[in-house]
Amino acid sequence: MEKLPVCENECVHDAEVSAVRERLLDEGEYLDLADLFKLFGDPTRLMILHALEQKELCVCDLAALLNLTKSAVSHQLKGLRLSNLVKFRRDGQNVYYSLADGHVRAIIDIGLEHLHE
Amino acid sequence: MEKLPVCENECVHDAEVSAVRERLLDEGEYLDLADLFKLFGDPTRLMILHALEQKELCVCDLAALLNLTKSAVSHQLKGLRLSNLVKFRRDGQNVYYSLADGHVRAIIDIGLEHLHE
DNA sequence: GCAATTGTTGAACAAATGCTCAACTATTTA
DNA sequence: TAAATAGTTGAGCATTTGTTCAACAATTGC
Repeated sequence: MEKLPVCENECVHDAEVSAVRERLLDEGEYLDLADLFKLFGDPTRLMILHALEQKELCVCDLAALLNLTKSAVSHQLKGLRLSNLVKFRRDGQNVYYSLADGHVRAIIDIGLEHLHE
Repeated sequence: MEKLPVCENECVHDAEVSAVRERLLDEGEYLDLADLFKLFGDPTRLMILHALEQKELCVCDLAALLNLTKSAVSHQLKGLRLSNLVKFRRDGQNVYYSLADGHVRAIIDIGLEHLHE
């Protein structure tokens, strides 16, 4: 978001637009935030997250639960890991995943509340 | 998600997987929820929502604020409208948009909290 | 009515996304 | 060491997504 020197529009409420602009975050923040919410924007990842809300599971378990290949699950888990939504531990051949903190549950709960109201 | 008659995996923890499966939502719920969160997964829409957190604004204002065409803004607002995230009122030539409820703010706040922790 | 302005919509196209497949790493067991 | 199983990774590809462009609808003022 660069400051707007010129604008195609005539109708703009300049004072209010300026006031709002000052309270917006840096553009990078919106990019980061969007990357975070993108992870919630796919049914497969939502199912993974919702499953992990209930129990720590290994990749195999998730693949069986959701009828996906291990590869597909692993790809999705990678994104979730990189955004610190899930954590994992290795135990022998298995890698067990679980939620990293309470934010996942909180976000999903608000989403469901919005859908059902 | 159909039940899994067969599974490629050997390692599956059957009892735990079954227990988790019973607590999963219907597949349609995850689709709806994903569609909702997709709206938060784009920086432009996040900026629109974050701006509307602060003040009711018309399409022109948003276009000027975010340096976008009115068309682009209107397209995005349509999605937000269809998911009941924003509401609008017409006043003369202008159409003013505002947040439909507190869910937007709640979700964005948790997202920011996650990023900053 | 007509011009001007705001806002919406559909088509088109480039960019991003999610899965599959194959190859690879890591750990366990014989 | 070799085989078997769990998991990861990168390339490829079909689908989805966000913007632009052009045309259209709606309201106001002359």
